[in-house]
Amino acid sequence: MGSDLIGKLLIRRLQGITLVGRVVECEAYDEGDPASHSFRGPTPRNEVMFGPPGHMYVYFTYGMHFCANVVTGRDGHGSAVLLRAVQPLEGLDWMAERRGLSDERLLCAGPGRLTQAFGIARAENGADLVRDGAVFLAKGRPPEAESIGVSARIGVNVGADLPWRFFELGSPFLSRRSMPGRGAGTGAARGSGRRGS
DNA sequence: TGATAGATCGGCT
DNA sequence: GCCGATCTATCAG
Repeated sequence: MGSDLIGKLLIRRLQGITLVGRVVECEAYDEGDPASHSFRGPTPRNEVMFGPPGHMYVYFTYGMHFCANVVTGRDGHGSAVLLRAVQPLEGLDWMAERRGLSDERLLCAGPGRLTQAFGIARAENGADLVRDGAVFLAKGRPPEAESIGVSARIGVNVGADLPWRFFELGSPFLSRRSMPGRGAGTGAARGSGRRGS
């Protein structure tokens, strides 16, 4: 499922520097899901989503932010997992300079924030995340199953009932603080199986 | 061809 | 808690 990404390491090499972050929050998007860019079929913008899994789908939104996804479905199927927050592990100084602030908790706490901190933009769309390159994913220490929370996705209107947001419980690096009144960890109905790679 | 809503963020009331 | 910034894709006319 989408939670398989939690705990993985996002590694970025650029300008002779290595940046590393541990994924602590992500959201799944799939065909048939009205909130997904793939809902209306392939277009020039989302074609990477319909390509083979293990690649990065980057899109520009709200006129100023990039968002990074990991394509998960088999070739021809439009599904991906949005990286919403990572815990910065290496290259914090560089990230802080790009972000214009020094608070570790805010460097990569949000889809637009983490792409800015990692220097991910249009050029990274379609990048192979499996092979060691300018940007890729590596296995980290997997989290305990009971430390993964599930909730509705953030920022979507349609499909808001789907519990397809996964995050590490209690992490101070999430895009939002613990949900008030919401039993974050309580077993929400698992939607479906994702995964590839 | 024009209008509008959007997988966001940061600043101000 | 609300609003503006500013580009894109999609939908209405």
